[in-house]
Amino acid sequence: MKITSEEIAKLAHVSRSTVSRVINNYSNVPEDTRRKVMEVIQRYEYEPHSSARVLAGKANKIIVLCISDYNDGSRRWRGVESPFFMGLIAELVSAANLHGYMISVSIVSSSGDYGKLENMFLNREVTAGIFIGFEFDFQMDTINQFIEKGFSMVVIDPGEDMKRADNVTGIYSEDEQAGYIASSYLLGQGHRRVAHLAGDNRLSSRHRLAGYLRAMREAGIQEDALWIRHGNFESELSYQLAFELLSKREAATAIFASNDAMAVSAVRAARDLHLRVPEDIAVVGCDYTPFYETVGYHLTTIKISVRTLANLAVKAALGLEPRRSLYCKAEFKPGITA
Amino acid sequence: MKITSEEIAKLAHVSRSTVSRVINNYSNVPEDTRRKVMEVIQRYEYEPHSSARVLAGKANKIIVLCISDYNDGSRRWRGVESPFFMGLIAELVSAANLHGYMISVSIVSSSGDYGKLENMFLNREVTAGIFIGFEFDFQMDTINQFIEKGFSMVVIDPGEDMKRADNVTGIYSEDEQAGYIASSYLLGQGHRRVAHLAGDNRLSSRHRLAGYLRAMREAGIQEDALWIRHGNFESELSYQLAFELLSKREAATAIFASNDAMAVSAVRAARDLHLRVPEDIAVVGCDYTPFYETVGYHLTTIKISVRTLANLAVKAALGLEPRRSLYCKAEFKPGITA
DNA sequence: TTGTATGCGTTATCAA
DNA sequence: TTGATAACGCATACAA
Repeated sequence: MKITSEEIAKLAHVSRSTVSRVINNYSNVPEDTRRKVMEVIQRYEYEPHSSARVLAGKANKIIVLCISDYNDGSRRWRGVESPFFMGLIAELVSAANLHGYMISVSIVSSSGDYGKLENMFLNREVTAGIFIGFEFDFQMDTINQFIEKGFSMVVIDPGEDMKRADNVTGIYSEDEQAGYIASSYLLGQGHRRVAHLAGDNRLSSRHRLAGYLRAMREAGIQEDALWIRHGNFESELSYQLAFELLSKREAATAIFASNDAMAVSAVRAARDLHLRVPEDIAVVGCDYTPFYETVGYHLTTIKISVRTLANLAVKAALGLEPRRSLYCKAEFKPGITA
Repeated sequence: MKITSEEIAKLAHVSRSTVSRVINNYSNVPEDTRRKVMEVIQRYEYEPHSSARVLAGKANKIIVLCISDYNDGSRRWRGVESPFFMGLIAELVSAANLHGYMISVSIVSSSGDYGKLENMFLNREVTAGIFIGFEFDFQMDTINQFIEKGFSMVVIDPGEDMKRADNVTGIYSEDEQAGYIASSYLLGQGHRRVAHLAGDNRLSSRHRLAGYLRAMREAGIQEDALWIRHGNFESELSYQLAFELLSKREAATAIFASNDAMAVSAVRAARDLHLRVPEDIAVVGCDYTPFYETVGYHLTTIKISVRTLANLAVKAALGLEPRRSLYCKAEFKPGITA
């Protein structure tokens, strides 16, 4: 069926052990022998049987991507359906490929899923795990238990109470910075009445708001002159909030929205009110979701590079990145809406 | 570390073989023994070591999703970046989960990747493969070679020259039907001047066009009264085509666009020309991309259920679906644009 | 520097 | 119906 190390050994006139040593780059094999063996390996396109390797104690070259998916009646978050996830997974797969690893995807909702996951780690079926969508307390509990067991983990956007340990890396976005950059830009353009469409209660949202507040404070804008509307990261509500905001007599002249979906909705509301963008009302989004370019214009936004994030995540998962807290950079991305 | 079948055997006062028989649901074990063993298994949450199983001859419960990614200078298709893929993978992961399988993602671009893939099949690391984005001749060659080797495969939207065999299932969309439904609907609404914004040269696009032509023919519309514009599946060009189409003096009163991105662009062009949708111009899309609902209205479109497609793909991959050619249903989905 | 022997946890074959 | 035993393909401790 497939050539084994045994046969390679025979063909190269050495023992299986030597073949193994060559494959695993051991130092105690002379250059001559190594070359001789490598030649046979390449000629026969030999690749070790991964299950056999794992069984014999090596780790499998697979990173498992765990996506939380809960539904407790009131709250429901299908990670697999979020556009953010969909972009991320593509980048993770590419990043892992670069290091010769594959990404396996696992949806975890029930506690039984946690058990399966634990098994995969214990069986060395996977080298590491990247967790996404785990931020609520009841989820962080399990995450923390995993951390204590010493599994190599990367948690993207974790809850605040995540345990610190050598085997876990938390990845955050520079959200406060993003909010600050966006708001500062608008202030720098001469705007005074800058509104903020805030997202939901998640950390990223709260931090973006904090950045907005800092920028406003530094610009000497009075507390009571702030325009903040709390919504969520979706379009429908954002449209309503923006519409209502812009319908006022003394309306804002600029809006910083907590993500691109909200920004696009704000632009739509503005147009429906016959306001020109950016002349009458400037809009800056956040995240940079390339998909929104299909709406027909380039949104001015703050780009948080999913590619960078994915690369950092993979490196951290493989232990190639010493930092245990990573902050994904936020950069201004020019467009035509501000 | 982890409990093994050996220890389970001891605790249940049987031999490893019997534990194995219970785990694998062999018939030759009496109900009493089975219950006794199962009890221990459940109490200790025993799960067989997957690598050991694979090494001993069983197949791993993993389906590999192979996404083509080529870049030959002139043509470039990064499957991982297409929105269609991103939606599909989410559904595939869910569908596979239902059967207790995991999805591993592999990007295949170089010929070395094919070698790795072959190894995975040979090593029983994966049970089956689902291939997406392989449609050009030079790719189908390799696909056909894989088919000949007997690997269990599902190819989504394959090229026409795919080999027929018992171990492969081709999945197609009812594209001709989709085009027919959309166009018939518009004709049924009384429209006579129905235009079609065609996609690129891909099969799906060509079949949708064919459906449009059939509907028009059946309605007795003259050949020379057809309005067809050839574009691609993206928004920029579609906007231009629609704009130019609708600027004419005797313009079309309805448009069937080959996908939702194009339809949304057409709506935008109409609005920029101060035409009311659907009063002045009706628009029907195709595919149903939920993401587009964030633009603020529900597009009238033809829904091709990615979920159904994913479920069929997984079933076929696992040999639970006898048909070797599957057609993913196209359904009318009402909206406000037609 | 190299080879031999053993173990990894299962499934499958065979004999009882 | 059951249990002993031999694969499966590799890594590694130990011996040479």
